[in-house]
Amino acid sequence: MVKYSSALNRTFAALADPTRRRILAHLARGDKCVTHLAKPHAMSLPAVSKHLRVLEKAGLLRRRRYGRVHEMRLDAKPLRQAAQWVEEYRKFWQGSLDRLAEYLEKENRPPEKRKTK
Amino acid sequence: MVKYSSALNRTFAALADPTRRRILAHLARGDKCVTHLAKPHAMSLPAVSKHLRVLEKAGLLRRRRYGRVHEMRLDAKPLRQAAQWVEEYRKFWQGSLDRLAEYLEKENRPPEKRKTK
DNA sequence: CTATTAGTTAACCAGATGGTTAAATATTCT
DNA sequence: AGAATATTTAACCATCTGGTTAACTAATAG
Repeated sequence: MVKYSSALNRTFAALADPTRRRILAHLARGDKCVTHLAKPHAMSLPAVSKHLRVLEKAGLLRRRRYGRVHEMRLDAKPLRQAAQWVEEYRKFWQGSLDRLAEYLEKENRPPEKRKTK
Repeated sequence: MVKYSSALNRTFAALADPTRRRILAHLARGDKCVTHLAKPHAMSLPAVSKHLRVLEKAGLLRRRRYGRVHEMRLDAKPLRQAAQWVEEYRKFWQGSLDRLAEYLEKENRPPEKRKTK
């Protein structure tokens, strides 16, 4: 039912870094080449290059070379599986406030037989 | 608009590990204590304990002690923000097959002026 | 009291991650 | 050809990660 594929590993891991999420946001807005994508990030070009490779390996971007310029393109397909995974827990966050209250309520009520000393 | 909160970092990072996703699945099915959650995972109890702490710090589970037993409870609220983040890219994966085709199509068409040698 | 059970903490280790600078590669400009 | 531009690769480094085993704490059972 739920698959623990390494694709999901790579997708979530790629998304766990704020720089990479920013890069995805810029890609979504149409930015393309490495230098351009790197500019707003206070870090060296090789650092950005590494982030791009992580995103690429996660399948979140496609790269195409035109001469020395690498044109990047967002490919959000891997996010679909991630979204599906997360969605399975929707019912849990929907009811979570209620269940948290219930949870806190049984402060002094043990889950099963308990010696209470 | 899009926030790069460390909460999102922690959520995605927590989700990037298959053992932790399995643990969340077990929690969703009602399992509670550490020993019980650890059993199906071919690893030591301290290892599972660490995973639980990661999930806890990400806010994905709540812990309550009853004597020596730690009762865990899934809290999926952090997944909500994650889902929202991912959802922003829905339009990109919805149209991605079309746009990929278009992308591959311009195989020989440069993105802008290009010397073509 | 002693043994067992539940779980964490400590110390350690190998490998991954996220960054750096310097050098290399490839392409375009003049 | 030579200079500038776009980007990667290499080498290095500190920190994080995911696992181990051993020792510890706390609580229940006999």
